[in-house]
Amino acid sequence: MRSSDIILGILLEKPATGYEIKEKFTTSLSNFYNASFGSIYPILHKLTKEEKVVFETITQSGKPNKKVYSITQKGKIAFQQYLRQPVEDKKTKWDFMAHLFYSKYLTIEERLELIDSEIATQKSEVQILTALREKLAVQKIDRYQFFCLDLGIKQKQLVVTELQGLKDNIIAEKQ
Amino acid sequence: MRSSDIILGILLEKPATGYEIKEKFTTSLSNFYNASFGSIYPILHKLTKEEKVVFETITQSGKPNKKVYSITQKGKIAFQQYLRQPVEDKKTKWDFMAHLFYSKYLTIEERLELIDSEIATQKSEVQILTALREKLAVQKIDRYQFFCLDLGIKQKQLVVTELQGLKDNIIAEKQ
DNA sequence: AGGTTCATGTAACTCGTTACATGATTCA
DNA sequence: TGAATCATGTAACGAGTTACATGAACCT
Repeated sequence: MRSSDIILGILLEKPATGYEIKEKFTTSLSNFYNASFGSIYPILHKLTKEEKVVFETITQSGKPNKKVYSITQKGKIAFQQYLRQPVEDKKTKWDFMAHLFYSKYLTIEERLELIDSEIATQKSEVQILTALREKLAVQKIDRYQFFCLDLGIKQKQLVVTELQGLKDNIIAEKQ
Repeated sequence: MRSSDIILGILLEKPATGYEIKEKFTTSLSNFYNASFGSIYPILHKLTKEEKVVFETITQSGKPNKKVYSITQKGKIAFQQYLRQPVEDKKTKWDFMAHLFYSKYLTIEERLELIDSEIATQKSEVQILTALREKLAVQKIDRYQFFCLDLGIKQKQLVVTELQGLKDNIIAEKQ
């Protein structure tokens, strides 16, 4: 899986601008993929050259012009090929966990601050995803996408619960 | 967080060879980080040049010689610095989720096969981590590392449960 | 006979991030 | 006044992967 595969998937659903694609990465897809503008725009150029997408320039007043990209037949075939490829291993870089794993080298205060801050982060992400869920539930979003969103929320809630338990234990012991 | 930070963390616990470090990445740390031999060995060379680690060559008969790396004072300071740095965002590349997210473009059979295969993968990982948990519980592994391991297991179990639910729904609807 | 474990290493490559540039509008 | 939103783009850089090389012992 490369970013280009995921971008083709996004465009298969609906034409979009680079900016809108980035938004997807930070919301509905955030649970399993992410990409920055610095990779999105060059990929869009590359996909255009490969004739997997085409774009239409929309002139806007007050805002910068935008390019709305659509997937072509060639792009659809490429995406189908991706979907049939063997599933790659999950790759995670979770800095918080690394910190927590070695948190015996921190003071209690630092450790509690670390945990609290992560609880806040996860809670806020749960809120954002839950709001998105409500919004998408109204529209008829397809079931598998809904499942992915839901699983993301549940995973984050699990982390919150577990971290809160850990925190309580640490505080209880402290006294 | 770079691989070099995590490697210093590993060596802070106990001297190890590159091969043993890789093993950690595929077991106890697999929940939050991973690295290949192609990055581990060059990093070990770089850390040696920076005097953050030193190594001792162990001559072995029957097996290739090995280099046992230990962390130095300089390395310890570098790791403490890492630990105090602000926590970076979690980054995930989860190919299975991408496949599932767009699985409406698959046939039911392909979809069920996709889900089944992921259930099997996750279950096998739960087993490996559970076995590791038992093993480490006997030794006195520290509490935060234990928490991280446990959370990893719980997260995987959640995925298994949810996927099994999804699968059952799909099968029920099919008939 | 062939796969797995132990064990280290390098080179080519791909991918993606960070940081920058540009610039108008809207909101607080 | 300054931050956020909308909107696209590039260049330098860094990190890490894949694929290869080497090679003995042990297990099935």
